[in-house]
Amino acid sequence: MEEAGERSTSNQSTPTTSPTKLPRGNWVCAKPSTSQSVNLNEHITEKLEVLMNAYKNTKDQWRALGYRKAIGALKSHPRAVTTWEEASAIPGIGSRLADKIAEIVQSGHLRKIDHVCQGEEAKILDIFNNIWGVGPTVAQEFVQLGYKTLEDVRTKAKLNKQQQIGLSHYYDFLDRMPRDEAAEIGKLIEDATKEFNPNFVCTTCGSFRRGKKTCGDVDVLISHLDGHSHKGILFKLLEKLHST
DNA sequence: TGGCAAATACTG
DNA sequence: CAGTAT
DNA sequence: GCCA
Repeated sequence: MEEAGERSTSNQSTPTTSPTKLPRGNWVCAKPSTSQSVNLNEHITEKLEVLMNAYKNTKDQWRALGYRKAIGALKSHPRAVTTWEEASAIPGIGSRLADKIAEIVQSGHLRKIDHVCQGEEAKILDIFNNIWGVGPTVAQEFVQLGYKTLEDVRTKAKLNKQQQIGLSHYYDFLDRMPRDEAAEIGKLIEDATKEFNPNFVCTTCGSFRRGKKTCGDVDVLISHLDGHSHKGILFKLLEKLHST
């Protein structure tokens, strides 16, 4: 139930805090917060993301992976792409995606989205895939059983523990907060932690650390300079937070 | 044409 | 273990 | 989907 780091698709050099060549990959979280943080191709990536999500919903994971890499490359591209040639020259973008990018640039729309996402089944699959704990396989099983709404799932489906939580908090998990609010929560956790020992180090990671404008959750890394004093703190911290 | 992210958790 | 999901 |  853990989330691995998000690997950047771009291939830009990574300014480093250590002079030696360490086995650290090209991670988004390893880049300085001052690196380009604005997506100059948002009008393109927002549409490709819709298609990518639709393909992921249908278990077409490799096609979705191709889209994900292309979208990442577009987001870190230093200019707004305007031509087919410029698009296809970007690593990770081939002729097929260059076609789609060109269409978006010229018409402001991508007809493929309609064909793929317009159908009733695609819409239902999207609803079900957004249940935390339900992925493409289970979502398709639900559709096969004739389920069409969350209410169908609630009343008819057999759900494991995780999926029950996912369904009961459906909209909460979909909801995102402004990053300022995530910062406040991080601070609250830091304060509570340092009441145990002011030498604890609290770092808010995840989407907040990557500079996102909104956050779906707040990830806080708790450590200690001596490398071990933070062990076992989690349970006590939760106890404290719950009591307030 | 075939490979393409890695690590971890839960379930039957 | 194999499948599913995060 | 992209790429070797």
